Amino acid sequence: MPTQTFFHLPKSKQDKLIQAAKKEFSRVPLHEASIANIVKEAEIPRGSFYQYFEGKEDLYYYLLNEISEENNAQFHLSLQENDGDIFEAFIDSFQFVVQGQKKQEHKKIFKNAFLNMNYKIENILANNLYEENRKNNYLSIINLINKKKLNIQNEEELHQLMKIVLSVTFHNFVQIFVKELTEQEALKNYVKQIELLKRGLSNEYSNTSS
Amino acid sequence: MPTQTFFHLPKSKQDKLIQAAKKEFSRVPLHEASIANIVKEAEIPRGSFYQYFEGKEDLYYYLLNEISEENNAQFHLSLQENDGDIFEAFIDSFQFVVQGQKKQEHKKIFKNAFLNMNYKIENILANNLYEENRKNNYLSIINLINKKKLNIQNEEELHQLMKIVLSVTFHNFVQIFVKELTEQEALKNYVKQIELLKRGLSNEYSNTSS
DNA sequence: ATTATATGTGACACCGTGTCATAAGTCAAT
DNA sequence: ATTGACTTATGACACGGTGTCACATATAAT
Repeated sequence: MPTQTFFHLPKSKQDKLIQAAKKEFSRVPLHEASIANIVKEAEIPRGSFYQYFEGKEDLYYYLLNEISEENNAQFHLSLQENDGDIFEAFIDSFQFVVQGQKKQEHKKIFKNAFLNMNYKIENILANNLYEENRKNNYLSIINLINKKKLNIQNEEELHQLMKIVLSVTFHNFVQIFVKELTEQEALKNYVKQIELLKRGLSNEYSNTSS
Repeated sequence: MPTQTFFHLPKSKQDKLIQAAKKEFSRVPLHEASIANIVKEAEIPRGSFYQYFEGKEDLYYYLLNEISEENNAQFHLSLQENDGDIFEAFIDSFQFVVQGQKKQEHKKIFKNAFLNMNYKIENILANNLYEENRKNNYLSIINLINKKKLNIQNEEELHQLMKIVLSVTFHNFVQIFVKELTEQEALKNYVKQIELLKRGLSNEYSNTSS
């Protein structure tokens, strides 16, 4: 997290720094980004940077968390609109992100994030990283889910189910950039995989699939 | 890939370099690893290093590919032993890796790899990275799979199914190190998720699950 | 012996990092 | 208005890692 000092800064100075950071993290992934570039662009002295952030990771994760909040809000919304159907909510959100990023300034930041996705980045994009939010967010989602539509017997299975869908979802995001898929291809693959997830991968369970 | 020059080296010199690399990549993940440390440990001049590898990434991915081949072979074996039951094969292999790493010298390398997993690392661990192998490997696996047990209608669905199971598998590996799970916990979670995958996440499909 | 080709070597210029000593504000109390 | 306590600003600097390049040394081929 940024220090208090950063938040005490006049908004204009904060913004200039954030803009500079966005520019740098659009250019290259975290491990190639340089503080030198950011402070040059933001026209602040190097020493000041370290008054606000512990290092570039601190800034990066803060920034990523900020710009992913919109997507998280969208997920909540989708879940409500779809009467707690989690699969529809995931698909809607997937589409929202894929299409949204098209015009957005954040497209390249996401590209670099997905191509260098690790568990930290995944956590930030999935929950909101920062502690208090995390649990509340998760619980409020769990509460919105219509469990009747799901083939599960208890909370623990719901938890595992969420993990599964999240794994698959992130993997599909990554593939967009790795394979340079079009929106349509990406969505088609994702919908297909969700479909398979829903109906089950094995036919030991007497599914009625054609 | 290493240069020809590297492969022309006497085995002992190759080994010394590889050992030094293993030591460094056990200590820290790729982006923190330093060539300086490796060449010091291996007692080769810095200039020579660049005769053999383009940079530390080159060495790292080569190394990772080498040490993951054992696991890949194991997967093949499991698939055969389990009569093409891909789920059992995945579970066996998961167990093999989880238990195997316990005593192994490679444990920390894998830890650093999984905690910083990105699509490149995933590709190396999943297929064998290097081009010719990749397709052959994939095809030979596809051929070993008993499709009759699967709830799929064509090759394309099989492809998507593989992606799903791989996503989930890697995510479970990562969780071992993120959450510092015991072997038992890790395996239990994984088996549970595979179970859910097999029987399907939705109950729209008239599954007979209790 | 001569030429060509492959390999070895380490000093060097470059760049980014994080820190630290010092300066400069802010503000409340006397 | 001065003092003291605290917060914030600043940029020079030492450190460490990178990749390259000019030169040295093998090895092989004619």
